[in-house]
Amino acid sequence: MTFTQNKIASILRHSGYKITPQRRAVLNIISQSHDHLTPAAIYEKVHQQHPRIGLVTVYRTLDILAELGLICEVHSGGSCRSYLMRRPAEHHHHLICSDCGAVIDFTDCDLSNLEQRLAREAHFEIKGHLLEFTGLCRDCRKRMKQKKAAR
Amino acid sequence: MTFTQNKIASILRHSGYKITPQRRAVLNIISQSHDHLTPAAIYEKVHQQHPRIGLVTVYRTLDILAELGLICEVHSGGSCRSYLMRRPAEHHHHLICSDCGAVIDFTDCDLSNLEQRLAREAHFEIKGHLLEFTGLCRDCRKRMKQKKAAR
DNA sequence: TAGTTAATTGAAAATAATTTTCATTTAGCA
DNA sequence: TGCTAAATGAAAATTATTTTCAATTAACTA
Repeated sequence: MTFTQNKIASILRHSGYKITPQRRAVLNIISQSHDHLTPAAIYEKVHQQHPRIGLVTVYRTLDILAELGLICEVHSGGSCRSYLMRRPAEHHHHLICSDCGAVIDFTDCDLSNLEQRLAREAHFEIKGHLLEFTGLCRDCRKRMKQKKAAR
Repeated sequence: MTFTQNKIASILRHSGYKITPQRRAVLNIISQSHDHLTPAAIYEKVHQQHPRIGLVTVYRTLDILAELGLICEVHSGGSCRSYLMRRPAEHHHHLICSDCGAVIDFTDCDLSNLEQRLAREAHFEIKGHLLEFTGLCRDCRKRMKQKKAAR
């Protein structure tokens, strides 16, 4: 479950941004996909529905949405930058299949112990973290097994 | 401490790659820096010492070194892609200062519990993970405090 | 509800990042 | 030393991202 349209609109408005059809469209595409999408992929999908929208607008919208924490940037999956809808549960991370790119969220990472230790040892004030696991998802594992068996 | 030159040469050779002066130069630059360097920054430094080396070669070398695990890719620090020497301790991660870009390594992340849980719950075969903390390093914290005090 | 204005948009151009191609050179083995 | 596959550099091609600017529009105000 993602933020409701209303909630998102309210967050945008509160931060001084306007609610435009273009921004709605980008949000819709991202929230409808369970995958992470590159800016180009988002543009392509949005463009099908609203041919007049430009790639620049997609980039600008992604920047804003990411800044507000409504979507999140993913890095591991091959391409350098792609986006996912942010689930409302505060803190969460991703499991990314290195084969098919599927993304699974998980919530409780419990890095607080580690964080505290690092803060103490390195004299760092820790603000955030990026945690992504990569591996093979259930389907790809199955597929690989079948391939192996077929040989 | 990083891998010795010999160790690195041996790893390269074993993987069927030749030891060229260009590759040495790239490795030297990365191992001499305690910071993460973008491909462009690496090129610039290498180029000062060996003006005949091309940016393309730097890219190609980075790909190989990263593939072999001799250097690692960092993502958080503003620019999308930058590289650091891989320290020999098997498993390690980074603390990245979001202000000055300083990178501090740490080793024991102990994510194995989490990994096992995720593997079980999501039916994933976990191969690796990307863990980076971002925050303010000791120096930047100090600097900020001074700034605040000055106001 | 119309008028106003600052924010937003799209198109084009500019810039930056990365990859490909291909002729030439070279590391490392026989 | 000679051979060969791998590596290199230069240029061009491709891809990704940002900037600029005139035209449009969301949302507030009267």
